[in-house]
Amino acid sequence: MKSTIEKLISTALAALPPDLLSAEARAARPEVERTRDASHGDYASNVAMRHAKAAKQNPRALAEAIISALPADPSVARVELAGPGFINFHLTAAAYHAELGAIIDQGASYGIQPPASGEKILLEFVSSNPTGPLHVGHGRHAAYGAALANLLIAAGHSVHREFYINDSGRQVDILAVCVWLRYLERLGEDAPFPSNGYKGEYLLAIAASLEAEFSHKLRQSAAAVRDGLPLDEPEGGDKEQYTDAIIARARALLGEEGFRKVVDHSLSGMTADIRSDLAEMGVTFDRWFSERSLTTSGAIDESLKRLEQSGHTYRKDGALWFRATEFGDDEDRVVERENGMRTYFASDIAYHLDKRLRGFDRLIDVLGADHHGYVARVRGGLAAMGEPPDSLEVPLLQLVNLYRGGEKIAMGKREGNFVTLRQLRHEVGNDACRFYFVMRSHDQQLDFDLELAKSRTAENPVFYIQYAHARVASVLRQLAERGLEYDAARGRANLDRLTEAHERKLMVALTRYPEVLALAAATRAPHTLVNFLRELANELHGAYAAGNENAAHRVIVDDEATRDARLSLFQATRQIIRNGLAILGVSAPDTM
RNA sequence: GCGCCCGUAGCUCAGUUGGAUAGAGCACCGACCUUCUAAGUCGGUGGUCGCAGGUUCGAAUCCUGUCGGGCGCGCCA
Repeated sequence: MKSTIEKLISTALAALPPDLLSAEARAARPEVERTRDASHGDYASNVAMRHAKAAKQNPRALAEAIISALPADPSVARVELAGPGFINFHLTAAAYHAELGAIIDQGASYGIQPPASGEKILLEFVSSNPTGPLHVGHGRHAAYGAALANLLIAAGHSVHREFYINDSGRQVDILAVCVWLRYLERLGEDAPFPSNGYKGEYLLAIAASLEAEFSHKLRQSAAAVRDGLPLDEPEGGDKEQYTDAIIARARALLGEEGFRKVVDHSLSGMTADIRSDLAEMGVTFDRWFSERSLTTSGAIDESLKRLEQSGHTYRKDGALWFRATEFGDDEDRVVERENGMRTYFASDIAYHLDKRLRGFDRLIDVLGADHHGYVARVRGGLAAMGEPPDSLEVPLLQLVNLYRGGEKIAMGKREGNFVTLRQLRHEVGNDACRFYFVMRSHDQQLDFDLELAKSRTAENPVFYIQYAHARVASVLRQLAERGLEYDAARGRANLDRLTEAHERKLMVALTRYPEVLALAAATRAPHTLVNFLRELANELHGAYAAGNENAAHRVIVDDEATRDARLSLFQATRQIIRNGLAILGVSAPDTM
């Protein structure tokens, strides 16, 4: 509907005398928006005010000229000049009826743009370290990323979802050592667990599977492990030194090959857990990209070479530095340490170059707000390698706070008492999880109340929206119980019976859906869709409740034409709610 | 100290990338409700959009400053 108005205005602008409006003003896409106040019609445009200055015209006079140049259209009842120069469009009832018909005809594809009409986007999200299970914060990333992917696809973009696995570096060695020590414990060895190791219980399961696969083959005596190690922090030593020492000891005792086995087993155990957790939540990826593969494929060498050849690096203190300050970063960054090891940043720029080389127009990295400092340097890396820095876009997600009935649940990674995503999902269900995680703007901290999420009342928005969907199904069941049938064709032919205030409001709300989708995708803001669905559910409940006030306003009335018209409206509403919930990854049940 | 985000009704938050008289839910107040049978429905009170300047036809929205809150500033990942 909106595009119809846009086209009308564009046609009118093109028809204006050349001295009135510049070519650019003519070619610009006119701004059209829904009115807030019904007395202003259905849509309003500010084109006249926007171009008045450049055209050296009084805005109202320019609006006047545009209005008289507007071609006639069956969906427009009348056009008015209002206020400082707004052009207000009042649509015909037939325009809404046609849109209602489109919703019913197009069903699940209503509001969706043709595939691949937009950009080729690589969306990276979650990418948690494979050293522990997902916690609630990751849940927000998963839900946001998955919903954003759906929104972008609906907007016509081609989307590739990717999870970057940080499977190299010291933290992976620490993980492996911790698993191995738990394995030794299982075999009765009193292994000295490092104070800054991963203490969570999840390692016990991986240690058990390590034993299942290798039996006693990786066993070493506790004495051999302990012999000559420096003191750990609790004993007055340095925990980092101690950790490095015990990693070195494990390597020495197991041999590179043996240690590698433990690393690989631990990593695959952890990633399998993460993957299944996400899959249970309905979040899947097109590719799980291994950081380690960047080393073996030579991608890191390649990107460092690109940086060096273009003169964006230098040597200092034996390390290789990237001149990040030339690209807006606060300080230069080390990419290769004195000892020849590459930094995390080195693999990161290699990864982003790889994304570009795979042909993606736009790279979206969904990151936690605490990673914001890293955006400038990766963008700088892209620029230095000759890639457009604007191709990288980074929505930063704020923290999640859990509440139980108003009381905050304390969580600390250090204490190991964080709530896992799996625990949360099992307690409140996948639907509530997916919904609550995208309910707020991503740059707003999120308060997640477990009791509210579980409640079956109108205060719980996910329940409220799903219930609106189920309510339509319930009306249809009622219809069948009374031996009546819904005649869709008769409904379509009698949409002009939908004259009640509630019906009209519901109809208007429905037709906003494509605009909401487009906006939510463009602003990377799934919560916009959440708010819309809430409003839509509210309108549906309102239309339904009108029947309780006045029996003549019920859906199931004796008059067949009116009944079927109302059923069409309800069916269309059900369709939109279902489509919207599908994008959020929330189910649309027929009964609650 | 520097950087990023936030500040809107008593509370939790929207606000269509600068539009017309700033909205919703909860809470509060009042009325209605044995139903197309899911304890709900309808109406009402409530705001100097943190503060001070600026930009322009027009600012909660953009710019500058300032106050308050959160996060980040490793040759960790």
